[in-house]
Amino acid sequence: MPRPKIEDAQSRLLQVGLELFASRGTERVNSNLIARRAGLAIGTFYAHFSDKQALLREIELRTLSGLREARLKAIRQVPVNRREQALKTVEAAVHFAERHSEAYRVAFGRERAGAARHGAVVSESARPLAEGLRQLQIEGRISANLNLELAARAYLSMELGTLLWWLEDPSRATAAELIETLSALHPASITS
Amino acid sequence: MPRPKIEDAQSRLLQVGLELFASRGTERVNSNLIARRAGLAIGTFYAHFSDKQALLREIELRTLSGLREARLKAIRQVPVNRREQALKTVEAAVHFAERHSEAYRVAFGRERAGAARHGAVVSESARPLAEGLRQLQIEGRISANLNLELAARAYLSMELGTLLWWLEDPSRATAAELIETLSALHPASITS
Amino acid sequence: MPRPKIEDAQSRLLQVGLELFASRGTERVNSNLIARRAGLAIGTFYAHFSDKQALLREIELRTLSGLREARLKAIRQVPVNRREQALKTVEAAVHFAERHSEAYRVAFGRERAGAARHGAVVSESARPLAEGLRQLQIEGRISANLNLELAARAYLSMELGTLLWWLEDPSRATAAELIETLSALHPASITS
Amino acid sequence: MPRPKIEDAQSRLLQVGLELFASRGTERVNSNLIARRAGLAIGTFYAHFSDKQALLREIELRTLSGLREARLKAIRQVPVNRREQALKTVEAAVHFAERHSEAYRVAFGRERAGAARHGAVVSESARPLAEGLRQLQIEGRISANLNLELAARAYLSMELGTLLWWLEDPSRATAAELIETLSALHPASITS
DNA sequence: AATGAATGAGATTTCATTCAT
DNA sequence: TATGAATGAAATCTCATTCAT
Repeated sequence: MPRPKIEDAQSRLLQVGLELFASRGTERVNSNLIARRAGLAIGTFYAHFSDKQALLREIELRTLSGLREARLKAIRQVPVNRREQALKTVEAAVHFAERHSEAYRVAFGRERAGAARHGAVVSESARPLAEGLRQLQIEGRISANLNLELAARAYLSMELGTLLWWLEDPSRATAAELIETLSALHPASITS
Repeated sequence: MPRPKIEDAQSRLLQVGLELFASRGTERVNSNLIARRAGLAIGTFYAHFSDKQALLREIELRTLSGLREARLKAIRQVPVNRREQALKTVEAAVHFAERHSEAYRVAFGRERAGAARHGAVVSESARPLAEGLRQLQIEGRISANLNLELAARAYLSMELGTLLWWLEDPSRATAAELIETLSALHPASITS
Repeated sequence: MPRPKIEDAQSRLLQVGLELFASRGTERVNSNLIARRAGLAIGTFYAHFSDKQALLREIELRTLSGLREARLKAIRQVPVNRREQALKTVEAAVHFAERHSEAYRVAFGRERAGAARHGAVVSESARPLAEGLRQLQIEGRISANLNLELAARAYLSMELGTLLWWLEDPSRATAAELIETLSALHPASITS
Repeated sequence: MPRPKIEDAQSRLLQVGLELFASRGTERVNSNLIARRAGLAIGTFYAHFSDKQALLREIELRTLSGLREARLKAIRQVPVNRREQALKTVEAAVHFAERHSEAYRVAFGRERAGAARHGAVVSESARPLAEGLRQLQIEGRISANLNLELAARAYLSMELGTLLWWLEDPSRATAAELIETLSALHPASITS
């Protein structure tokens, strides 16, 4: 009976949980299964996470912060132009979803819709995006009529929904096609 | 031993199921509760629906067909212009969601995300929308570069996600604002 | 909505019940199914039989009386010789089981073991068989040591068990082989 | 929240299951009752047995192997004579049934008739018995006409049925009477 | 920290039976 | 008699969580 180190146990549970949630959906996975697959006893699961939701929340948190970082990094790489920056975040999001397919689907997709979805991914990114759009509006580079708060949320909803649909079967489109389409529909592109 | 109510047991179950699913979420409702609230015995539930999912499916089906009808009706009212038609369906969808708030959230929102969402609402409407866009593209009224299949799906994802977010708290925006924003971001508006 | 005559409904239920019990076993059949298969409403079932057990009991009763008649007829055909008579009943039982395979299995076999089995088939026939054997014993034609009551019951148990086993798969033996074997082991043959 | 009893949960369940099945019959016992009577929670039942049938199967398996052992032991004690051996197994079976009355009735009797009955007890013992009989036939000590396979099965059916009848009310006969009668009707005794 | 047998609330589902029409 | 929607007791089974070791 090997006794894995703390770090070990925790990250194993996170990893196995991610895989199982991704392949079976949140509903069809129970804590006993996660523990067993991680080579740990169920008691160990509860020594690390207060309950099943906590594990899920942790996955969500990590994924969310990963996505946030990816967006920020993208913005930092094109500091001069607001529109360019906005479109770079589209690229970043698509690549992030592609690289962290399981985590993206588990954290933002499937059963965790509605509240969770907008509450986390959309809400978090909506404000900075809206601010960026305001600058473009001030600069007269996008339509003056656009309700920026709504437009930002609507765009993020689209990005999220489209990426989840894509990840269900990545052969549905190429990353490049997605970037192109999402960019074309991005509020930062609405010049008329 | 109370006997049949005037109303049809099936429609009572459908109605009560809709209310409960809307207020508590699919997970927090069970067949016993639905039956009891409908003033019926649990056995009656199973005499009409093979299980909870079947009732949910029926709600989804009815809502979906309601939405479809609403869109078709909107299109028929403006037969001359493809762009006008497309934008009329936006209006129709917003009004439908507003009028059938519970059904919309139960059938398309919350836990029934990912698969169900795109599988039903988006997938069903994507093809006709894409065809409409193709006409506009042929007429040179929208960008020739747009991947119409993807754009159609992306837009519908946006509409769905935004409406669900709105219905969570209708004070977040007015129907008019939503229509305006969704229309502005609609692929049929992408002229550049 | 045709209204079958009483006789009709009753015999249909009996017939369908027999078929269903035989093919699925008593446990796997419910009264609703029997009624539906008989083309009748469940209420009609209860208009004719007080409950499911009553239907089963009726099948058992009829089968039992059929078997009794077959045995008596066999005995009447060879009035002179007790041993011959006894062996004729073996023949009669095998032929009866063969001809009324379903009824035999439903009434005496499967789940209706122990009590029912000995309570009905064996018990009923044990006494007359024992009396016949007593005559043979008096005539000195079978062993004087044999406990006739027990021997009669034991033989009937054997006949019953063996016929049920045979009917599960009639290719296991021919009727002639069974008659030969059961006759050889019949107490009336124990001369030593 | 009472915790583990000294005794193994599994063996408690087996023991209590045996008692309840014997006194009420398989049908009239459910997993909840078994668990409660064993002083365990229902979850514990399902942690040890996949369902009620699994527990029943385990009882059957153990009883069957007990009976097998008893027969083999009996045979080993009289190595010289095939007929003696055969009759010793009769004795062994009667004593086994007497000593393990509950298990014998649960595993082989009552509702578990037909299939189970022949499938397990009879089928298993039929082959070795038939082989023993063949030796006797070769040695000319029993009738050359006997179909040994059938005779073996028929005898075992008789033994089984008679013992089950006896165990329903042990005052019906003494063990000695049963041994005597079953021996007299045993194929190994058919010399004519 | 780790273990894992045990817990038990609760959800699902079946089906014999009733009774108003 | 016949109907069949409705009943609801009862059985099965799951799984998040606890806790003594």
